[in-house]
Amino acid sequence: MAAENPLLSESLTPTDADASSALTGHATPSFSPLYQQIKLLILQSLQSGEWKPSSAIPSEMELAARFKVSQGTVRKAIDELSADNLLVRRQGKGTFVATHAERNVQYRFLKLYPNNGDLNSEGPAQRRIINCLSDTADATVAAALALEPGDAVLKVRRVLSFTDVPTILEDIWLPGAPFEGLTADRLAAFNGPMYALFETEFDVQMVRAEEKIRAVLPTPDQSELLRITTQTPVLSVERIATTYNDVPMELRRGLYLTDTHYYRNVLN
Amino acid sequence: MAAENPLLSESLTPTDADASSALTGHATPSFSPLYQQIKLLILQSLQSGEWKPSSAIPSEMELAARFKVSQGTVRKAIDELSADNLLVRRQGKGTFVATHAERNVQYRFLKLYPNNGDLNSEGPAQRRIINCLSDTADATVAAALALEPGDAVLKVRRVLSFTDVPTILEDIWLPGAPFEGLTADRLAAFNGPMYALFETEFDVQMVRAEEKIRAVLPTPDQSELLRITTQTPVLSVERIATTYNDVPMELRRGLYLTDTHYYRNVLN
DNA sequence: CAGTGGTCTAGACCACTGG
DNA sequence: CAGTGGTCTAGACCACTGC
Repeated sequence: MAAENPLLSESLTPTDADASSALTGHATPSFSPLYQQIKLLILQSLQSGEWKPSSAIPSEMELAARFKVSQGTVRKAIDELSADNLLVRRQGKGTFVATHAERNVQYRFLKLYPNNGDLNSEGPAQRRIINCLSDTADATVAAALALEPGDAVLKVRRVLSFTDVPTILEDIWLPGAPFEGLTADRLAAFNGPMYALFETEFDVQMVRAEEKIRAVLPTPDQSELLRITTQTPVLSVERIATTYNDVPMELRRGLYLTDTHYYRNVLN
Repeated sequence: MAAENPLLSESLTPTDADASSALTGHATPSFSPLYQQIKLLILQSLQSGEWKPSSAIPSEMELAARFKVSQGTVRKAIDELSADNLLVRRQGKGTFVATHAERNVQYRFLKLYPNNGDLNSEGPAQRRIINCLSDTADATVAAALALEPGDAVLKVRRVLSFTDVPTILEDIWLPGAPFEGLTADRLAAFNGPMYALFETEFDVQMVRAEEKIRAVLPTPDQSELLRITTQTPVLSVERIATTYNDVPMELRRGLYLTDTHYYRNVLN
């Protein structure tokens, strides 16, 4: 299945003389431009694993031929996908599937910067896995991960340090099924961002995330791992990360120490 | 001055047969597409006040004629400007200069949401001006606002409450010159976002901002205004807001109470 | 209905990458 | 050099708004 034809259902293409304008008369959906449909088709190929992270997708000309549209229409579809960081264009080389494994964009989702603002001034983070346990989802976790309460989940706890100073404590919940086989050892053995491991070992690509940020005091066990007192305020960063169809695949509660670092955000 | 010709210096247009390719041979700047130059021209018109916030700019066809380029080129320029939230397109109506005064997008830069996530569940914020004082910039403020230490600045302190609960305490530094004449009374009299007042009364349009977020404990005077203890952790949000050419026009230090609210951020 | 932004095409040419 | 993405044009037509 899902191999042969990438053709658009003819009744939807807004081109081809007049017959197609039957669409316009429809009820609510009120019109879907061709490039949006192309966008969906490309999305499907990404989701189905036809094109893997960091590999090139077919050229714009090829896609135009495959979908029977002009290059410009494919272009507009790719434009939006690359604005969403699902694809990355490289002039002269091609268009590539975005990844968390690039040397350059490591920690795509981590907005914590050292006080001097220069990420290069500190080496790579040291990752220490505290544990990785099987558990069942309570109501909260189930809701966040779109599971049923009682479903299997994995709980990971780890500490990130910069120049040997513990700075981030994270509790991570993952749905059990897609991540079956994940262990503390595999996590510890992998050298690179966790999301890169998810991509290569579990075919899970984190595409978007939403964070809720608060200021809190750490609990005793948390303060111990971060080597601070329970009176030291820390950032609580609760993240829900989703894969292609806004399907949640991770709930993460991070505590960030913000005396040597800050959380950076740009508004416009 | 700056009235007549919106023509592009001919030596830069990549069109017009071959003569123009003299550009290519240049040193570093390495090529600037036409639509980028159009973008700059539009930016200049915005900056110069030719087009005011919330008013319509000329139609794409008009701009194409004015700049002697095709509609598509103008379109691409406007595309980017509206992606940056400098312009807003409305199909069938026109393209408008973005504003902070819209009923809909009030608090464009405020990322604080009530715990239930629904902005409509709480009424509009109550704004209380504590004071508005003339002062001179110290080293830190001067650096943030691109002034010289000792230059005149205005210091505003205010509290925002939601359903009568003080939730945000803000200290705001403004450069003295552009905001000359701003008083506590005028601030208190204005009903709407502060940035809307800046637009209409001082011709200052905040276009972009960068925030550094930390968790801190309030000082005694801060805790009093927020009606909390000095042991209650709060979000410290330090914002630098800029106008059109990345010129900083405001330094703002906010303290956000995050028991009933959270700071929301989307990553992708 | 006229005017605006939005879509789509076809074709030409340019800039960048790598063999 | 061939192949890729990037720019630009000219023209047709569509969807939406408001008079």
